Amino acid sequence: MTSDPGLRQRKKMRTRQALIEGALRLFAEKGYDQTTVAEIAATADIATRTFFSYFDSKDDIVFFDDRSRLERAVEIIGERQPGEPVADLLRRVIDQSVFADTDSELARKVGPARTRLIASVPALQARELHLLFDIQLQLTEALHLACPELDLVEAAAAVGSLVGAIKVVVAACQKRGDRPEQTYKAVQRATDIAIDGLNSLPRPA
Amino acid sequence: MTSDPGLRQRKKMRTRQALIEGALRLFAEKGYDQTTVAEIAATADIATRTFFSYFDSKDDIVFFDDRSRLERAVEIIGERQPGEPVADLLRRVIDQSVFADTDSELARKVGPARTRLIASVPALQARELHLLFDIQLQLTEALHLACPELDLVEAAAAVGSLVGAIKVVVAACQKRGDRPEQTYKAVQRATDIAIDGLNSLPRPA
DNA sequence: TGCAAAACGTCAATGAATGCAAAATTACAT
DNA sequence: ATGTAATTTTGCATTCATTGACGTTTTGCA
Repeated sequence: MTSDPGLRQRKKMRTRQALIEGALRLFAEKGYDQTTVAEIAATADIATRTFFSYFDSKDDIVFFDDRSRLERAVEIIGERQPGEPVADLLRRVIDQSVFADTDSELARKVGPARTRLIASVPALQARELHLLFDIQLQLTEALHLACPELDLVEAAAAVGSLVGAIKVVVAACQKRGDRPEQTYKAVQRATDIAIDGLNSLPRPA
Repeated sequence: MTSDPGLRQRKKMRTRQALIEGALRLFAEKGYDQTTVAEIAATADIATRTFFSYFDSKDDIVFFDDRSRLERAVEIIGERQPGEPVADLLRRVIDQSVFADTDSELARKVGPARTRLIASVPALQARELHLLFDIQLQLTEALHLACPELDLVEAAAAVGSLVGAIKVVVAACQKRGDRPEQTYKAVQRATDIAIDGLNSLPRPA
């Protein structure tokens, strides 16, 4: 039933891909604000108006693989082994969906450049946080379903606490200018702190 | 030095106040998207262009008291008693700055309406999350300063974990349609989970 | 009073986003 | 192959937020 891409679908796919690549290239070359939607559309040979049938807004194009990342995450949660501790499960979700290059080669190709881009454009930061927030709500539902022992509030707290810790830690590291190596270690530490709780933090001397 | 409001400052204050009240009234009456900046400016008898010297953007006006909330929070962190556990300190920060009516009467007056407004307008949700994120980074610095036993990563994880848990839990409650009473209890639970860690969650039956 | 700074306003322009109706393209059945 | 229905694309007009440049008005202060 779903095997047939069909000419129409294939063409759309190609156009979409072209838009993503063109947009990211332009953003890298001239900066996000200096790039107009009309220019992006031109790279894929479509009318400006048509751009908006592929993406709801100019900033959406930067987060083209969000949906597939979320799906991957929900899938992992759904495959939870009964009895598996929530902490372990979420740990897997983190590095297999958030930090893995989910979307084929494209995601890997744009990875670092995109990170820098988002960090430098306030509008993109806001969009990312909004998407991430929405994702957390969906993960909450998935977790609640997969773990009957958790009520909705507990599931939400688990997701929010872990994701929140990581997100803020990563930002703090970037702000400080840490290398990826160091940032990665910080993420591990953040994960541990969320899992073991604030009370596990060092006490005053 | 700072005692003299001066005519100029007082006038600005009054205009600012008028803009806030006018804007929130219009948003409540006709909705956020249906209200133009020109209309908001008109309620305070200023030119449209001038609006942007009071607020950087249309959505900024909704978060007029964010700055003062942050300042309150940083202040509380700065007054930490040496030896006070981080968890206790952050608990105080949460209910004395985030959930208190910081900004005089105005904040109280618009409180519930504003919450509903933000929840119903995606652009405002995104803006709120962005501001909250920025606030967390500043709280991280403050906490790191006030608690020499915590390195920057630990401070960031503490703030992110606690705030993240609460934010997601509140959203989940609102989505479910909980009453304020219930939501409040959920916030307490979220706080406890962040403090005690994900491992404190119930185990599978 | 008179000057410099701070605010304000006018004008014009840019660019994102959306609604609409016509034109082009694709899918599908005959 | 052909006609028809469904889907996409497009051009066009419009609305509106946001910004820059520049002149005018107010206010603070010497």
